[in-house]
Amino acid sequence: MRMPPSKAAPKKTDAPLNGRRSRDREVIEAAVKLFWEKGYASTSVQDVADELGMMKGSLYYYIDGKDDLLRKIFEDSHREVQEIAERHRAADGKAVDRLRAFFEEYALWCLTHLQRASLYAREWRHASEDLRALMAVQRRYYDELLVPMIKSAIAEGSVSADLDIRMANYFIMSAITSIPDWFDPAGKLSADAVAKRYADLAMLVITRSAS
Amino acid sequence: MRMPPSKAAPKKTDAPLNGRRSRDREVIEAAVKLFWEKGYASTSVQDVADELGMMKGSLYYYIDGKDDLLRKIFEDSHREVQEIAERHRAADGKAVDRLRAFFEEYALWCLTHLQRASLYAREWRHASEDLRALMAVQRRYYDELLVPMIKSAIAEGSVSADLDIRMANYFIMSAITSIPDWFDPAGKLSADAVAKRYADLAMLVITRSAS
DNA sequence: CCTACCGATCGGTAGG
DNA sequence: CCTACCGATCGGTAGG
Repeated sequence: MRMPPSKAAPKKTDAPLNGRRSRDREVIEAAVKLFWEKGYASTSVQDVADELGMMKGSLYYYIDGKDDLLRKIFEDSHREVQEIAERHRAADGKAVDRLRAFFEEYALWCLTHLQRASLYAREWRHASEDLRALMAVQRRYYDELLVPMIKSAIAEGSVSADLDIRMANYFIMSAITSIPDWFDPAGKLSADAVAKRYADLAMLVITRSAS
Repeated sequence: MRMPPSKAAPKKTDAPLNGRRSRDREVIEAAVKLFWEKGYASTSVQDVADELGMMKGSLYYYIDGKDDLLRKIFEDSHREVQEIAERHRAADGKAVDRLRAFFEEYALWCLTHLQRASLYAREWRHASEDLRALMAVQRRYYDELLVPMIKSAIAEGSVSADLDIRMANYFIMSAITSIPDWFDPAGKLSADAVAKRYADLAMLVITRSAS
C-alpha cells in the first residue's frame, strides 16, 4: 500500500524541456505542474490558462486539445529515457557494469524529473487510445531492453544463472520508478546520493541471487 | 437515455469486503472497479449508478457523496494492511523471520487485492483534506513499523549494521506496492509464487548489504 | 491572443 | 430506490 506524501512541491516545476519555442515550453510546464498536483482528469483547461495568465480560448492557439498536452508530456519523457537506455545498451564494457550505469542514470532521471516521471507512471490511463498503444510498445521495449544485458552478465559469470530475470526486472524497475513517490528535493538527501544508493541496491538483487 | 437494469451477477472485481451489508458492499465494489479502470476523477457518480443498474439519485441513499466512496475504499484497505503489519510486528521469533513473513504477506495482499492496492497508491490525491491528513499519519506508521524490526535484525546479527535502513525500506516497499502495475492474475505466475519470490528478493536487499 | 458562446455533463438535492 | 430538477463547470469553437 503506497503511502501518501509528506512533502511539498519542488520549487522548480521540473527540469527544462529543450527543443521547443519558449511559449510552447511554458504551456507544457504549466500543464506538468498542474497535472502533477491535481491529476490530469481533475485539471481543467481553464486551470492551465489561469496558470499562464491567459484566456482559456487562447490556449487553443498552442494546443489541439487537452489530451494533446498529455501526449506532448509523455513523448518528451519517453524520448529522454529511451536515449539513456539506448546509450547504455550500446556501450562498451561488461554487461554488469552497463546494467549498473543504466540503473544509476535512470534513477537520476527520475530524481531530476520528479513530476514527469510520476505522471508517466500514474496517468497513462488518460492517454488517448493510439497514444496508449504506443506506450504499450514502449513498455515492452523497456522490459526487453534489460533481458539481453542480464543474460550477458550471466554469460560473463557476473550473475548467477538461476536469477529469475523477469522478477528481478520488475522488482528493480518498480523501485526506481517509484522514487518520485517519496523523494523530497528539498530534503537532506541529494539526488546523486540516492541514485548511487539505488543502483547499489539494484545490483544487490542482480548479483547476489541465492542458488 | 438511461438503460434498463443491465444487471447480471456482479462479477468479482476484487477480493470480498467483509463487515458490510450486501448492497453497501456491491456499491463499493462497483466503485472500486470503475475507479481502477478510469481513475477516480474520470468516473462519474452516473457511471457508478449505471454499473449498479440504479438511478444516480438513488445512489445517494447509500453514500454521502462521491468522496465518501473513496474514503470507504481507502479505510478498508488501510485496516486490512494494518492488521497484517500489527500481527507480524507482535509475533514471536527472530526479527529477520518476521520481516520476511511480513513482506510475503503484504505482497500477497497486493496480489489478491490488485485494484484496491493500485487505487491507494494512485488516487490518494483525490482524498478529501482530512482523509489525506489521516493517510499521512498512516504513511508514517508504515515507515516506522519496519525500522524497529530491521534494527532488531541488526542486533541479532542477521543484517549488516551498515545497511541504509531508510533506502532499503523505500526500495523494497515501493517494489511490492507496484506489483499491481504488472501482475496479470490470468497469467502463468501464481500469486503465491510471486509473493514468495518477492519476499526472497526483499531479503536479498536486507541481508546481503555490502560492507 | 481575446470575446462570446455552445451543448454536454458534472455532483448533488427535494420530495416522494 | 425513482423523478425531476439545480447551478456550476466541462472541453471546445467561431470570429476576430
